[in-house]
Amino acid sequence: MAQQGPGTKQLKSVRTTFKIVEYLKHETTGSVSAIADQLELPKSTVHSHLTTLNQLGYLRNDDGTYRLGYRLVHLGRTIEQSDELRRIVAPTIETLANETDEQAYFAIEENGLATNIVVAEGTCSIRREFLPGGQARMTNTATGKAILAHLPPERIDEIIQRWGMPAEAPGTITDEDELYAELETIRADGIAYARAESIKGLLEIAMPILDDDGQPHGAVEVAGPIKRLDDECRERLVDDIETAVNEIEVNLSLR
Amino acid sequence: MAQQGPGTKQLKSVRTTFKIVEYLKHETTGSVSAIADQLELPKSTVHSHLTTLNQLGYLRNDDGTYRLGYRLVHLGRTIEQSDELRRIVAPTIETLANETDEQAYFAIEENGLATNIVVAEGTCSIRREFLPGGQARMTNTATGKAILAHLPPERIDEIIQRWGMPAEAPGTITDEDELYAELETIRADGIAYARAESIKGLLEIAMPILDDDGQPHGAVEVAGPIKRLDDECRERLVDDIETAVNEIEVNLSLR
DNA sequence: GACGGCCGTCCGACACTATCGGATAGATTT
DNA sequence: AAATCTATCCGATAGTGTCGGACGGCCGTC
Repeated sequence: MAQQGPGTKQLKSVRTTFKIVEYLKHETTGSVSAIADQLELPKSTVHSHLTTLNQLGYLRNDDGTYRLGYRLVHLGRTIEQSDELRRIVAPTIETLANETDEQAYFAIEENGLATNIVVAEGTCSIRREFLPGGQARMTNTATGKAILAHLPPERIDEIIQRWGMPAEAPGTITDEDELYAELETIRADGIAYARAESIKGLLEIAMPILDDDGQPHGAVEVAGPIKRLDDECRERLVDDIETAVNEIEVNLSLR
Repeated sequence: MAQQGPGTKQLKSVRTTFKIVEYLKHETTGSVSAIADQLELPKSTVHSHLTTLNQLGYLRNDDGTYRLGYRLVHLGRTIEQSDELRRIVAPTIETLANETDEQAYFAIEENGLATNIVVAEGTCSIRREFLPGGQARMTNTATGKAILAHLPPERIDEIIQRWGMPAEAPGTITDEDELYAELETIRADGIAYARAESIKGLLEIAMPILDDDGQPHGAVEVAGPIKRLDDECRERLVDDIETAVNEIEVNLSLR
């Protein structure tokens, strides 16, 4: 069952290749020297990795300046398109965003992180900071906590141990016992809130999607500025979320 | 300048890792044994690559069955979003698709391949087979030929040598001299056609976007069934494309 | 209920190969 | 014109990826 046994150190060269890829992801562009400097790797090592990635077609090399190419875009889009759950859920999330005029998300647990597989937003929310595939800790997001609450206890513990609970915003829960108490509440209420726990000023409201055995498929979320989501309109939001959850449950059982 | 000197064989382990990734891209899902069989690699080798990729968070492992995860989706989306050219061009291509009610594309040359960086379609075209990042040969697509025609001669030759000109559809040009003649025509007319050259029954019409030095940034294309794009409406299509090209040229010089 | 096949995982030895420092050539700047 | 930056290439070493085999769990069959 548990397979992260003794051999944790594996394939160092693959690891450094992806360190370079992640560097280019964040910096958009980079030269051999710049990457070698930042990653504290020998220039020649970086060079051989870059030329290999270039030969494989994943990079563009404009005169010494490398950037990630569209081959990786196609890879990501293909993954996205072949995900059946996403296809089923997406329309509902989009109407939810339009109904509420706020950002709406559908997230799943992947590698112990809350991972947005659908992101949508209404007309009045301007920012589109979050991309599909964006990941955050399970412990400080509403979707994460909604899913976490319905996972087997040993899994919950494993995830917490792996990713920790550092403070990221004013409201972040950093105490383990406090989190467990909140998860209990979430199980009882069937709804999860996150008040400025990952991002200052952001209120998130989420409900899980469970299968027949009570295992979570994912969670539906609506998020917006705390100021805008005041108490009286919050009831309406919860209602809209419940409608979306219901719709998704039906569509999942129809497949 | 040319840097694919003697050391062409590099970083074999990185290469096999991406062979596995590409396998999962096309097959969606796979087990250790299945991948090892198909790729003719030892099981233990595949296993170590998969566990490494899993540790890095790029994979999902559902009880022995691996699939690519949303971390790669996020990578692709980030690349897409950080591409300034795409951001500038996208709105124009979308209105072009709506105006013409056909599929519209913007493609660039990347690693010697015509690479779609924007894909859009009108209301009446149903299929959305093509994803952003999709790549095709420069020699049998309208965008590819439109770009190719304005590249330096030595580059043209290099690309042809690298990717060849195999027959892929009834109309594919497989003769090198014939291609060079057509590129001459394209340079003279400023417009490129592809009649069932990559896909049977598909007509593509494309025009290049050139910078002040005459170097191609990319190309705008409209494509649809040959039957529907008959001669009388073709003039209207060309007109719409010219409008789009003009708009893009203005937006590029404004940046 | 026991057996046989198949699977994923793990181990260990060897050959290979990724790594790393240094050297070279070109470009750009002072 | 010299100096400093760059990317690229080379060669030797040690580390490491590869590969065959073995273990144990799972499932279907006999």
